[in-house]
Amino acid sequence: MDITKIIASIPLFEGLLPKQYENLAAIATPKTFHRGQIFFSEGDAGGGFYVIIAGRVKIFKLSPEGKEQILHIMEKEEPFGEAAVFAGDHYPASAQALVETEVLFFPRNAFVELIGHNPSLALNMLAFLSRRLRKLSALVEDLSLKEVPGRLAAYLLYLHERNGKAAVIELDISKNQMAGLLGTIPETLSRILKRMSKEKLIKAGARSINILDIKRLAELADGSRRLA
Amino acid sequence: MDITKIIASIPLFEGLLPKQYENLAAIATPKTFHRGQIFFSEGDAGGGFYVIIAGRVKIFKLSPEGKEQILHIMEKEEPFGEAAVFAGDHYPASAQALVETEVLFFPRNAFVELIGHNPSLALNMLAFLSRRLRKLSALVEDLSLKEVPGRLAAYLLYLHERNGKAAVIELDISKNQMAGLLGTIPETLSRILKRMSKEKLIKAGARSINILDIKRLAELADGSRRLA
DNA sequence: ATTGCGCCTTGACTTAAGTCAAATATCGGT
DNA sequence: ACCGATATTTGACTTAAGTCAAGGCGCAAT
Repeated sequence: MDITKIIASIPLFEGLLPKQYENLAAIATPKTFHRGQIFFSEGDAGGGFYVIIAGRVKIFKLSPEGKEQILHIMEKEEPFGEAAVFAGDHYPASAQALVETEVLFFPRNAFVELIGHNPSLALNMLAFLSRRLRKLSALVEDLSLKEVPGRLAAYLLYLHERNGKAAVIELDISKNQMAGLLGTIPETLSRILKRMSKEKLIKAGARSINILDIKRLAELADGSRRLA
Repeated sequence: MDITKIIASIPLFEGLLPKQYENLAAIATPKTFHRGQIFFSEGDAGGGFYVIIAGRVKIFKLSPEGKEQILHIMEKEEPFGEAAVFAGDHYPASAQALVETEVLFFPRNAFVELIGHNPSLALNMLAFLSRRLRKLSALVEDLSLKEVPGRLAAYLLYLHERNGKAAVIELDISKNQMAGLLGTIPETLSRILKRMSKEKLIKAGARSINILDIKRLAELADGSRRLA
C-alpha cells in the first residue's frame, strides 16, 4: 500500500486535504523494527517522531538498578516521540518494539514546517498530546494514591472495557510487562493475581483472565474497598 | 495595565502579531481567586483554560482517604487546564489557588477558533504541552523508581538550580505541600529532612534549607547512592 | 503577653511491597 | 518432540514508608 493512503487512514491526520496528505507522505520514511529493537533511549537527541502502522511499542523508564516503569504501550496508529519535537530536543523516555513493528518516521523540522501551515493538523496533535497528558496524570494518581491491587483492578477493568466487555480478557502483553506497567515487579503481581483468584474476583489463566466480579473490582480500583 | 499588554508579555503568546494580541484580549476574562479557592475540581466540565498573571496555583489529585498528590505547582505566566480544551471535556485534576491569584480565563471554543488561524500560537501551545508531558514523565519516574530521599534530593537540586545556585534555598511552599508534591506525607518528609541534616547534606531551617553537599545530593537523586 | 490554631516533629507500631533464591512452567526455534 | 532461554510462581525474609497518637513551635489576633 502506498504511503499517502496509509497516512490518510491515520486518526492523527484526520480531516486534512488530499494535497496535505501528499505533503506528509513526502517527508515520511517507512521503517521496520524487530521485536526487542530500540527506537531511541531516554536522553537521545530527538530528530523526529514516529507513527505506528502495525505492531506495538513500549515507552519506558529504567532505574539504575534495572527496574522498569512503562509509561505507555503504543498501538497501531498512535504517534510517539512527539514531546521531543515541540520542546526540548531529547527524548524523555525510551521506546522499544514489543513485536515486529512498522512505523512512519517524520523528521522534526519538516513536520514543524507542515504543522505551521495546517491548523487542523496542529489541533489534532494538540488533542493527542492532551490525551497523553491525561493518561500520565492517571498513572501518577495510581502510583501515588493506590496500592498495587487497586492499580491492577483498574487495569483489568480498562482491558475489559477495551475488549467490548467480554468476560474473558486475552492478555496481549506478558505478565512481566504488566508488572512494569503497574509500577511493580513480577513477584508481587503474581501474588496479587493469586489473592484475587482466591477472592473469586477473577480466574487467572496463563494468557487470559476471566472477570468474575466487576463490581468488587471497581471498588478496589476506586479505593472504596481493599483486597482481603 | 490593559489586557492586551499583559497578553503580549506572556511566553505562551510570544511571537504573535499585534492584531492577534487584540483577538486574544477580546476573548480573555480577568479573574481573581483568593488563597484556598478552587478553580475547578477533577471531573468538572472544562469550559476553557487559565493563564496566571500573578500568584501560584497547585494542580492535584486526591485519594478517597484524603491523601493528596500534587502534579504541579504553576507560577506566573504559566497556563493550566489546557488538557480539557483540546481533548475530552472534563478537567483531569483539580486546581486551587495557593495565594491570592490573578488569572486570565480563555473560553474553549473561542480559543480553539483562534488557534486554528494562528499557527505560531498552536506551536507555542504544543511546546507547553510537551514540556508538561516531560515533567509528568519525570514525576512518574520519581514515584515509581526512586525512594523518598531520592525524590527529595532531586527536588532540592531543582530549587537550587531555579534559585541561581544560591546555597540557601527559601522554601515558597509549606512542608505539607512539599510532601504532597513528592508523593509522601509530612511525617516522612520531616524524618528524611532530619536524616539529611544528620548526614550533613543540608541544614534545614523552618522556611529555608541550606545546601551543604551538592555532590552527594545529586548521587541520591540519580539513585547511585542511598541515604545512610 | 496570652490564647488559639495550623504546621511541624517525634515515637511506637504496622504493613505493603520489595529482595533473594529456588522450583516450575512455557515458548520459540531447530 | 527436544532444548535452552524466558517467564512465572512460591517461600522466607527485609525494609521503606505509612498510621496513629502525642507534643511542641510559631505566628496572628486579641
